[in-house]
This record gives sequence, C-alpha cells and structure tokens, in this order.
Amino acid sequence: MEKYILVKGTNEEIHLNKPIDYKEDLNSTQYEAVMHRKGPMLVIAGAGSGKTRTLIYRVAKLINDNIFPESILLLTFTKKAAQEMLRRSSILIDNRCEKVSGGTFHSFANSVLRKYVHLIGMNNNFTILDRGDNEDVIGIIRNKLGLSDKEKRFPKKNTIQNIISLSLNQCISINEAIKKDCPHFEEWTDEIVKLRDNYISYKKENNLVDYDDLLILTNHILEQKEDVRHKLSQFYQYIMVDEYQDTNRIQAQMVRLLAYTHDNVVAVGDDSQSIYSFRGATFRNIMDFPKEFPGTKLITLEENYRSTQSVLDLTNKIISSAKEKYPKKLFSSKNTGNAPALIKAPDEFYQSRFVVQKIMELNEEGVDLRDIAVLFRFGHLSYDLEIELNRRNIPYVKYGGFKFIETSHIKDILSFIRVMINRNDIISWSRMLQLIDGLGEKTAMQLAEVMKNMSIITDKDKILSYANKRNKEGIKKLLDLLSKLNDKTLSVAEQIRFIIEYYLPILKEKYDDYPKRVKDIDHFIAISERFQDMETLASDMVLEPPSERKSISDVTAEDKHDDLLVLSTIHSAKGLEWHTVFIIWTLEGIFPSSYSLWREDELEEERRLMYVAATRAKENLFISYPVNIYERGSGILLTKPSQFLTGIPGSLLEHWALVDDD
DNA sequence: CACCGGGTGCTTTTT
DNA sequence: GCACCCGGTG
Repeated sequence: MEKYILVKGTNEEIHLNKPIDYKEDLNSTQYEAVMHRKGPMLVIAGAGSGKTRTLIYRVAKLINDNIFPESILLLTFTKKAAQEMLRRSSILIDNRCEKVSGGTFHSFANSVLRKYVHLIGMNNNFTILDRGDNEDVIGIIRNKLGLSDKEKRFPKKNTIQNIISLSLNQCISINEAIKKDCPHFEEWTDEIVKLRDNYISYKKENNLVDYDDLLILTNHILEQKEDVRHKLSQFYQYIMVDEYQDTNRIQAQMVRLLAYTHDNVVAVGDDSQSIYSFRGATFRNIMDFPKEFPGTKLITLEENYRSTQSVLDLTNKIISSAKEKYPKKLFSSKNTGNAPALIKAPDEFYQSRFVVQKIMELNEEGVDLRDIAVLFRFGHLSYDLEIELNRRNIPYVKYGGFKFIETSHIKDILSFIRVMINRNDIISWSRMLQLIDGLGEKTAMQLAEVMKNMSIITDKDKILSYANKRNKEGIKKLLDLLSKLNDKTLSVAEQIRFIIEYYLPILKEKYDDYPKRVKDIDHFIAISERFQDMETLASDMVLEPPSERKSISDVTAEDKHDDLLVLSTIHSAKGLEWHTVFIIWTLEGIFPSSYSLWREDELEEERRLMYVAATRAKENLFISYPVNIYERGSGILLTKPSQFLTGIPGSLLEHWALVDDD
C-alpha cells in the first residue's frame, strides 16, 4: 500500500483496476444516474455534487458492459475537461475509455465538417478564423464599403463582430441584436446588414470558417443530408452533454439532430451556474430539456462533497436571491470549517499585499500553491497582484484573459502555416507580407491576391515585379522560404524550423521585448512537435489554444513539480476546485460589472457568476475589495462593495478590515 | 502614394 | 497594454 500514499487525487484513482463497486462508490442518486441505460435523462447537479464523478462512472459502466467506446459521444465545455474525464475513467476500467468520441461542440463540429463539408459545396481544407482574424476580415470589408471614414461614428469592428455573432447564436435578426446590445447604433442597421452579407460571401470565396460557422454548417449538413444525419445518429448511440446550462440554441439543435434516431441523451448541468449568455447560451435549454425530449428522467444531485458547511451556507445565501431556478439546496458531507471572510482594503495595493501575505502563510502551513486560486471578473484585474507575486517570487499560472495564441508573434508564425494549408487565406498572406520591411497594407493586399494564384517556384519574377526598391530584398527572402517549404517530404518540425529561422530576425527588429517573445516561440515549437500534420496543428491552435500563460519568473518553476498558484477569470475557473479561494475586486461596478447594472437578466448572470466563484472553495474563502477606486471607463469613483455581499449577516460572512502593521 | 512612428483613448467574460 | 488616428517622410 505504501506506494499509493504518494497518489494525489480523487478516490477513484486509488482504485487501480480492482473491480468497481458502484453501490459502494456512489450515493443513491448518483448510482441511479450511472445505471441509467436508454432514453433521455437530465441530471441537475449542484456545485460540487459529484457531477464529474457521475459522468466518469457512467462511461466506465458502459464500457464495462462492452459498449463500443467510439459510439459514446461526450460533449464537454473544454477539451481539457473531456480529456480529464476520460483519463479518470481509464483508471477505473482500462484505456478503452480513451477511444470515446467527443471534445467541445466546436471541435466535434470541426471533425464532422472536415469529412462532409464538400457535400454543401465547400472545400474540406477550410481555415478556421479566430476572433482576431474575424475582426481583420470585417475591418477589410468595412474599408471596402467605405464605412470607416464617415462623419458620424460607425461602430468599431469588434462591436460589429459581436452584433453578427449575437444574432446568429441567439437566432435573432441583426436589427434585434443591435437593439439588444447597443441601441445607440440603430441608425447603422442597414449598413451593418450589408456588411454582414459581404462578410458571408467573403468567407465563402476564401474558404474561411468562423467559430459560429462550425456549428451552423454542421447543423446545416445534418438537416439537409438525411443520409449523413442517419449515419451519425446511428453511430453515436450514447450521447452525453456536460455543462448543458451553457449550451446555446444552435448546440441544443445539434444534440437534437444527432439523437434523432434514439433520443438517447444524458444532459448534465446546473442552471445556477449558467454564465455564458453573452455567447448566446440560454439556460432555457436546461429548463426545456424535458419538453424537447419527452419521457426525460430527472435526477437532482444535492449532496455536496467539496465544500465545508460554512462555505455552503454562504453560497446558498448568495444564490437564494436568484429569480428562476430548479429548486435545490446544497448540504455538505464535510465539517463546518472556517467562516468565509469579507476583507475591506484601502486600495488595490493593500489588497494585493493581503492576498500575497495570506498565500505565504498558508503555504508555510503546508497548503500547496496549486491548491490555492485567486479569482476575478476580468483578466486585467490581476496585473497589480502579478507584480506583487513576481516581487515575492511566487510562481503562478494564469487562465483567461489574453491568450498565447492571440499574441501577435504567434499569429505571425501561424500565418505561414495557414497559407501552406489554404492558399486562399488572404488574411494570412497579408499578415505574412506585412512583416517585410517597407511593405504596408496596400501592397500586401495586392500581392496577396496575386500570390494565392501563382506558383512560388515558376512565377518568381512576376511576383517580384510588384516589389519596389525598399521591399525587394525582403520579398526575395520570403520567396526563398516559401520554396523551401514547398518540399512535401518535410516533417512538421522541419517546416516549423525553417519558418522560425526566417522569422526570428524580423521578431528582433519588430519588438523591443523580444527575449520574452522568443520564449513563447520555444513553447510553440514544443507544442508543435506533438503534431503529425499542419492541418491538425492549425485547427487545434484555434479551437483549443494552450490557454495558460506562465509568468516570466517561472519558466524554471515548471521543473519544480509544477507547484504553481492559480490566477484565473471566473469563467475559466468553471468546474475546478481549490483548498483556498480568493475572490478579489468584489466592487459594485466591477463585480457586478457596470455593463450589467441596467439589465435585470445580466445582473442575474453576474449573481450566478459570484455563486460559481464562491463554490470553487473547499476549505477557505476570502473575498476582498478595495475602496476608492477611480474607474476610467465610466469616470466614476467606485466605493461600494458588491451588492451580492452587502446584505449578508456577519455570521455567514465575517467582516475584516486591513490595518497597517508594518 | 504608401509607410512609419508617435500620441491618444479605451479595456467583459470564451469557443 | 493594445488598437486606432494623424501627420511627417521616403
């Protein structure tokens, strides 16, 4: 037994291939859910009630009963969640679990499209646009339509992108989306509709697909092509959807279509944790599931295995003011524990120092850094804290906020890869060309149009005829690189090496802070080595980008057994748990955000967000806010603590004030 | 004409 | 910290 003392993790990991005793390992409601075999079932699972455990055991049970693993489709919110579940199922049974189908809705849709999109007249080697690319395309079209230099203010490209996406995800018209999201731009409705139409045809011409298209085109195929729908539905006999409260109409529709021959769907979720309505998610899906699938078996998991009763008393109180929900009240199977605390700090710097000091104390008492998390509403709210952490040499990872993939140097490198896959990808051509000194937007767009139709090898001179004195050498160098990359026998790693060899001098010229960026590039090389082909590399980088950003100080900490403190936006903390949780910046106007204060449904979502944040804590929960903060956006002084915390009695939430002791 | 550098303003949450 | 705009320069 000795060697298992080092095993860190959940109970089932200690199982190690002994036959599973389902009755012993699960409570009676979990057991009922796991034993369910055919027909629709909805599991309402409160925070920490063993939702993941239930799913894992169900996968194990199905495989144990010799169900073909590939016929199980497990749709989750992140790829990480899917992998983690399958890994844990594998420990229970064996690695047949790794063969279970699934991933995120988007990655699943991607794989369907790569196979079938030619049936609706598109090319299977399409490029997926991430949000930045998306905005670039919209920017180009906006300029083409002459909508940028009007006297009156025309909405920015990211606003337009939001409007278009909102209208698709919520199945409403552009007009309604504008009314809902930004009524002050209503006068531009006609122009935005025109822009949207141009955007659609532009994508079609250039073989581009955005996030929304992945889902919409997949549904389109499933609706139009009866044979495909039938085939897939027959193949995926056991469909499970995690985090059902965060699906949107299109995703619910996809599930409906996939299940049409058998209705064999298990949806798991918690309406109180629905926090993605800005992306079109609607908790109506989970409320209406029983209507959509008649004969649904409903199971509610209420026993909480995560948090102490003190934490639950507070979280029950926070959610009790919510307007609409499936009734449930969590109770703990653990001890009472420490009361959560609300800490009032004079300013941001005090708050940061308090958090850091507390973390160091806990760490000395034996709590690992990886068992502590600091959560916040927006990615940028951690900047000050990050400085303090660096100063004290506390290593951390950050989830949420800016993405590795969204940094300009990584996008630069990806542009080469994308062009190699899809020569019609004008955006990437243009980005790549603009890296050349003395070559700007205009020339890049012209050249991009030319180069996508030419052979790099034979038409060199024609391409060079577009060059001028200043950029000729640069274009020559680029052509050299492209002809090297033309060699089809090169491995992914070899191709990447050529690209980086070409790119590094440019990087050093372009950015003063290049040493930091070179490290990112090394990270990228390491990631790319796992891939056999460029196509998968390119789509995986967009669909499931490496989301964590390590602080500069801990490139070495990776070797120190990865004991890193976690900083995260609340959205990215979904589904996770820690021994100690800090929630910072709980200030009226920030959390709830000032955007939400005017709309009841958005305020409700902020409340659920607070609930999600607080229910991440197992033992300790510290909630803090600074006072007297000037917010530049709205120009007001923020001084009040979050309305979600003010009416709460001191017995549930202790009030602390910071005093100087140094 | 196109490019580039400097100054200004604004900044949700994610696939 | 980043995107966008403006005015100077090649």
